Amino acid sequence: MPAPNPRLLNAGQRVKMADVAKAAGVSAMTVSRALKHDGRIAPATRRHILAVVRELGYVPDRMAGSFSSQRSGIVALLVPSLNNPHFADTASGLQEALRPAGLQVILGYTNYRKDTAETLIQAMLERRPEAIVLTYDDHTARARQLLVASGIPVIEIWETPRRPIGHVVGFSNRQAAAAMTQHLIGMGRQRIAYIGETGDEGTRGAERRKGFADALKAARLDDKRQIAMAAPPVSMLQGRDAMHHIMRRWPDTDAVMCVSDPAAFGALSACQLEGIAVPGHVAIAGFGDFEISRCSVPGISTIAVNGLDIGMETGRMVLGLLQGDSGHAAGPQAVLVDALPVVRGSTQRPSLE
Amino acid sequence: MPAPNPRLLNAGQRVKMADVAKAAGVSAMTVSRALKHDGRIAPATRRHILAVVRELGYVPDRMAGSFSSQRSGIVALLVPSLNNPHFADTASGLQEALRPAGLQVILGYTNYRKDTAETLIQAMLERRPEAIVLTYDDHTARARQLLVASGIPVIEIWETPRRPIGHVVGFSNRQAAAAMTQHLIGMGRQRIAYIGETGDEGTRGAERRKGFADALKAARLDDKRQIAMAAPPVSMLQGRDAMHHIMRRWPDTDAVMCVSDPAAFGALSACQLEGIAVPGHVAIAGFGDFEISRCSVPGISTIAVNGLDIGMETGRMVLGLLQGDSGHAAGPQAVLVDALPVVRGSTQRPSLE
DNA sequence: CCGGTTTGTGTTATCGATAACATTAGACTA
DNA sequence: TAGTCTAATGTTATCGATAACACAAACCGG
Repeated sequence: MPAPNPRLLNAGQRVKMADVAKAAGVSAMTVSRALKHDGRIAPATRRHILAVVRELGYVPDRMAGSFSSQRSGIVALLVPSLNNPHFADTASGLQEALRPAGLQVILGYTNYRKDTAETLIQAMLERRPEAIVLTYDDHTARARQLLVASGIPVIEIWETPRRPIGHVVGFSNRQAAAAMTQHLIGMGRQRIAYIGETGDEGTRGAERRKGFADALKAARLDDKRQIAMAAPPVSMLQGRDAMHHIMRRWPDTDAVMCVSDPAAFGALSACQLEGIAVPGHVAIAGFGDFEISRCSVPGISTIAVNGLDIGMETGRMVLGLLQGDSGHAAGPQAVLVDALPVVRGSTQRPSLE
Repeated sequence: MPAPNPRLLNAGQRVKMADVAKAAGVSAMTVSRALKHDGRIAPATRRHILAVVRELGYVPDRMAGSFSSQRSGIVALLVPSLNNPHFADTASGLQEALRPAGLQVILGYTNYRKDTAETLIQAMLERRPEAIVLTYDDHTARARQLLVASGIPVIEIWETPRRPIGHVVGFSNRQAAAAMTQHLIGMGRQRIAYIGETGDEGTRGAERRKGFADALKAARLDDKRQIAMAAPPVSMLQGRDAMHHIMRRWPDTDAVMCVSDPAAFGALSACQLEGIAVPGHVAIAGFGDFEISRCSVPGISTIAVNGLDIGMETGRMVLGLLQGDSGHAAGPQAVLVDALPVVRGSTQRPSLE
């Protein structure tokens, strides 16, 4: 004798597709077809079914649907932190681009930690996303291996890695930072310091730091004025502390390049507190074009990166990958986005007064 | 004759639990038990199975698992925007609190729009979350109805609504804004303006505006100097514009209360550009205690709200609700968190110079 | 040494939707 | 008019894990 069905206890609680089907006098499959726009179905039937759906308050169970179709309909996005308008923008852009295709973004934040990232990647993979998007950073060997073994399309963003895991949407943090440093040099600055992050191996921060050094070396200037202030993200107040530090240690510094805009704003506020003229005495440059840099007095020169754009480009790439799914794996793709200097008041040539 | 099984084509692609079971010489059920910490299983068996899991690179399919157990293991969180460190903090806190229980947060952002919220709520409910957390805002009737009908615990945060849908973790935006306005009055300010949001019916912003008006009325002061600057969130630059506006329209204004800190910083920068002394001529107050308010010169007085705390409290509440699930619905719960004025330089009594 | 408990593992049916194929009823071609 | 095609809908088996129960072996006190 078969075991009794224990789950029949729960049955009848929630409206399910079969209930809708019965109420509408059709089969479950027809209801399923009515709820998606594809599939051939008579318009009248569809209208009727949708009316019944509304009437019964039916909410489809995507857990079951995804399981059955073996398509989760989700795209995983890992960012270091949400507390950063750029990654928030990227998430919005991605979501925006994927919404029309009915794909949902699920988000994880690594807090800039490799081990957290690994755990998250596993957790994400368990949900069988259609694609997984990672903000470029160093990954553990196991994380890499999990990603590769999964067979799920991987897109790294916010950098163009030398050894990419899969596809790429990004720019060169190193080149961008070098360009900004060159701008400082071009404005006559010679003794340029850098405010960066601790433990930045394999991160975007390290690339920016290298770009800074590249530019100074090319101009035969001293690139040793570097402060690794704190683990990313460097806060405004940490940027302020770093600036105090710099002016004590290298009082003749005439420019500061910062790993990110909040740090730069902190440096600016340190100058305001100490009565150091910006840009008269010291120039300050940031990275990322946060709103604060547009709104501070003086405005802060920075590298403009359009996070929304990166998200949208990534979304387009995901859609392309899922569509062109059919057989021919066209090899890894790469999309470059702009990351160019925006010059504002904080790096003007010192006035002659 | 039964139809042939078309899906056998895919079989054998990915390692599944049955493969692990066979390789380990046990049943699938035993593998399942080994992978969760509960369930009785011999330590030796467990070790062996975990070794096989690692060896085969097995990644469990949570889509299938959730479907089978009828527990999604996810908690939905809806916030207006991620581009706000407070909501980012709340998300982090919630995630942190839920992680030990193996619950994952899925995040949606409404962009401060009711219709987007409704769509999102439906999308979330389709995934059958264990609980759904909403940042307080006005909802469409249908959204409310969906939530109630779902039978899923609902928690509203960042406010203490008059007509809550379910549980609550928050504070009174109205009282907090009133307290800050009283502080301004207490410092001798009399002609106080407000920079707020457009279309703010039923939002936190409206509550703050009302609190502002409450305090002025109680002090028999004019509460008509209000600017609805833009749809939320009001940006720094919009705050700056609003301040220019105010000083043109009501030149004798001696204090400005802002719906949020970025707007307040914008107002501060407008004053710096126009050469208006802060706090000498005008006092400026914000809401939210963003980092910018700590780091600007002068610092901006604001209402301190701990977003991380709200997230963690919410997480604790979710866990309690899911645990105490067993039968006795203890009725809606409410947790109040602090939202108190922090006084900084921007609202000091005007110096006598 | 025996009934009863505990511990560890296996069996079976199932969660709810959907892919693939089957079927039916008209429409249309030759 | 017969045969073919197409549109609309129904049938069936299944996705992969797990709940509930079944059952065997080990343990235990008297």
